[in-house]
Amino acid sequence: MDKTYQPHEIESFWYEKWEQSNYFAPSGKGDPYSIMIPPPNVTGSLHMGHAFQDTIMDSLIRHQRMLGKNTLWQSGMDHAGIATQMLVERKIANEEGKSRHDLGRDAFIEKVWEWKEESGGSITRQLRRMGTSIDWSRERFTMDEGFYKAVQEVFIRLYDDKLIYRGKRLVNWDPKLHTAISDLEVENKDLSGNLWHFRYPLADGATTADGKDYIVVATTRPETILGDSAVAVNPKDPRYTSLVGKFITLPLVDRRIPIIADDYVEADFGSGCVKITPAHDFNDYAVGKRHHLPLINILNHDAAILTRCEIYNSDGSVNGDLDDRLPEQYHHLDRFDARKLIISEFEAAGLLEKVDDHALKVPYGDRSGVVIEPLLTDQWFVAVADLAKPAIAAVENGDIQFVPKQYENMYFSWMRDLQDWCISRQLWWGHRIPAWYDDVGNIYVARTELEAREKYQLGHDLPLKQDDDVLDTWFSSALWTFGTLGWPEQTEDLKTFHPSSVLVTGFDIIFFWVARMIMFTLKFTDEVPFKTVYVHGLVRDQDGQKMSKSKGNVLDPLDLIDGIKLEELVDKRTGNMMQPQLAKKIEQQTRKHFPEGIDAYGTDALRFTFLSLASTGRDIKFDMNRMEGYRNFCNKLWNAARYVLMNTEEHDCGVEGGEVELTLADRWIISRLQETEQQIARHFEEYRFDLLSSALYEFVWNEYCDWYLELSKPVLWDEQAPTARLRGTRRTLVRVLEAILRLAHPMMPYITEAIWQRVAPLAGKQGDTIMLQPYPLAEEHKLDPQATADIEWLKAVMLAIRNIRGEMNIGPGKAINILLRNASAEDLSRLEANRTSLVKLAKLDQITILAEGEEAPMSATGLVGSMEILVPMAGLIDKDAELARLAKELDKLQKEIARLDGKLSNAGFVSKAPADVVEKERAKLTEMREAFTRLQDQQTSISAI
RNA sequence: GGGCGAAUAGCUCAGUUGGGAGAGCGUCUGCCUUACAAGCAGAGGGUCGGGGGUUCGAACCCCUCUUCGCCCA
Repeated sequence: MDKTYQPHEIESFWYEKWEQSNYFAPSGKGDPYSIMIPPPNVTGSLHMGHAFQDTIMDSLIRHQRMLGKNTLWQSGMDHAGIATQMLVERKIANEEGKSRHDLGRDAFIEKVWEWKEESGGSITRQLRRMGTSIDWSRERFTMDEGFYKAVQEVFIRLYDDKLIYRGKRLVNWDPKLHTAISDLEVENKDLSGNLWHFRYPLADGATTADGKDYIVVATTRPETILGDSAVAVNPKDPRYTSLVGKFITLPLVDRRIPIIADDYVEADFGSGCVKITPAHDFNDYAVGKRHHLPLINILNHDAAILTRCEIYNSDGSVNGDLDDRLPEQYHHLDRFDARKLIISEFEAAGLLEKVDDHALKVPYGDRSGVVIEPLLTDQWFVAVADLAKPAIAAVENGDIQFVPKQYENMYFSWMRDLQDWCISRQLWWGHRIPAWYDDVGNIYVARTELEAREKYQLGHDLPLKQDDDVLDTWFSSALWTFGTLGWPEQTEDLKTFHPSSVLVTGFDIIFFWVARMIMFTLKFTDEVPFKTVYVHGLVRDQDGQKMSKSKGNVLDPLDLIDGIKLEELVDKRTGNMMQPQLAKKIEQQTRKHFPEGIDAYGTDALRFTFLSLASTGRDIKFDMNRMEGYRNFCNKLWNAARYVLMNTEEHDCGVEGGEVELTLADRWIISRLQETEQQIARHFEEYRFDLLSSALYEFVWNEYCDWYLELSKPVLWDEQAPTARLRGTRRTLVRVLEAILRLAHPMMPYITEAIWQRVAPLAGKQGDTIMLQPYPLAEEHKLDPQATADIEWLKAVMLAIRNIRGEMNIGPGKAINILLRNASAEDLSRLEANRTSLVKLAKLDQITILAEGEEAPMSATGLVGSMEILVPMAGLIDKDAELARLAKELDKLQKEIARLDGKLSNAGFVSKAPADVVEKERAKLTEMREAFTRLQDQQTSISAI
């Protein structure tokens, strides 16, 4: 074995071997356990969030596989409608100078598929590098033929059940991409803007209480004035009660609009009068509904002003009564230009009262980067009210459990206030809506045009045209757990692996994905999609910032695994940017944070780091220093294995039987192993990967390496040691190491496999791979509290001696003598049990036991319980140094004594606290006082020299 | 404005029914001791955001304030 851990050499070799051997496939034996991957975007690449999530899933799957379950981890990708379409559009614009319209729908889609073939592989390659034990033979894609069947089936059944309908509604419209987008794709940005106060002239000679012939309306969006259909005031606002029911003459369009009263209006916002534009604002839309106001749409799909507005009654019918003309100077004017013109026209007319600065939130399309426009369009919707009820119940009754539990509240609060879900998108890339229209707009929903004609008994000559729109990507994602298992066919896989065992996901998509999966899956399979939802935090950079390309703080997990030079990293972060002006800043930041580039840490270290960060919090700050620590941990494990192999290969490790003697240290480490196994089992159950990884780290480094390996040395180096003891120690060394490897395998698959191959035969284990070995489970009869207590005593003695050595600058190579004073019978028996180890590890020359009253030379003193460990000072220790050390110890003790004393002299504590707590405190106080006295005596006698 | 979450060592974070404040990294000191300098040994470092309350006892429970983050309006 190499002297240092070299991750590269083992990683590629073992992944290929596992995959070729088909170890990732379900075993077909045992209880089923399945995880469906949250499908990444097909044209994207694996970012830190994915890598984090995938590490957790892989650890769970490997753990369950080793527990003997019939495990399925199914992977796949999402077609990601908008993102993918945009990407390919940009690509063909750059490469061929063409738009998608130049190509036409079919040719464009052909291009998307080509790109999918090319880029889809990059994510799977990255996943493989992460060591994920995914059954690749079952990889799915949301645009696959089979999956589309499920999507169609769901759409048609929902339509036939009247749970899907088509209608004109206000949606988030992206004027650049020309499609409706979901709330998830809208990013609200805080901006400083203006609040314009306009005068709206009162009609019919009405006046305000203070005699004005106008009222003042404040708005952040003057351009929508052209679409106003009312002015609203709060019903309790005394300034305006007399005006409710009166009318305004809207300037520019001369529209007569009513003044209405609605609780929605906050009296102390602006003037207390709010313009109501139901076709261009979500709140106004709701107000309009309540007051049966007409919807006046003034914008086209580019968000420019129409020549004639489109007016609908609140029931959706076309309104023919109102004047639909718009002033000519606004025709085809972009919304922001229209805003300027409106302001100047109002100002010219003396109707601009004032302009205030105003902080507002502006919705931006996260893909297009343009301001999103609420727009009235024809869209398809899912009526979610009936679907939501069972979905809420499933979480309430515990069929689905969220971990951590607090996320259930988030889920409930959203589910109890659900809006109908807009599922149509004006895109080409996606699942085309299986609906056809005749010339008069009747809708026919079926799998194919032919089926539509049969289903609705239409004549062969009736011209039908399929809906151009596609479905929201989340619509298909909602079927992910069962659609990928062959539904609507009742396949064996569906029966075996559905419901899936756990969903691992970030809290940011609970609404958009998790909730919708629950609703659809219950509706179509009468099963929950998963029994547990493990919700993890989001990976952020070292400053807690979200990682994003535009911030330039993204990290590619593969760069942490393989390492990257500074210049390459800078190029990677600043290349192909949407906003090239940020490149300079990003370059500076990158050079500051990674002056040396990034070292290669290997997959196992990266995985272990992710797991150690997986606590219950919402933010996960990724810290390179921490990863370095865990890379060192890998190295530690590697070198521990080297030590074990050096001392066991070619030796009798008890595989062939023979008499075995277990030392105290052997019994202790075996006992501690059982405790560690118990802890790890519990942490797995509770999804506390942070506690799990630290329990493992602590056991391997601080107990197995720091103590057990050291304690094995005096045995192995003792030429007089009996064969049975040597055999016992070697057997324990390899057996515990072998168990550690299996324990750690789900978290660190590569290093454990590489080492296991050499260690397993020495521990009498057979098998081609560690990943199919049984997971270590604690055996209670191996717990040994006595051995644990004895070793703790040894550690305490060692610590006392090392402390004296350290503080007195006695080098580790210098052998010293110690004397023991006031040793109890138990101390003495422990001394005998540990004598060889103690002499060797503490580098002792002689151990002298002082009889009661026996004179001791001047010494530095350490205490273990009531036993004093004396290190003679002659020639070694400076008097003042020892006095200073004693003073420090005495000071510590004094503080603790004062605290305990105070507590115990409190009558309330003694009478009300549980007896065992009081007793414990008393014993502690006694011990402290005794220790204090002993050290004080030492202090006195040393000062007297 | 409403809701949720966070605030613990210089940094990143644990802290399980309320009962002696912890880890990793960083810092300081001494060591190339025959697995490991990606290491070993030792040490220092905290008014648990502020205030109030409940309790014999609060990092933990309650109230309140401050700061930060997220979601919603």
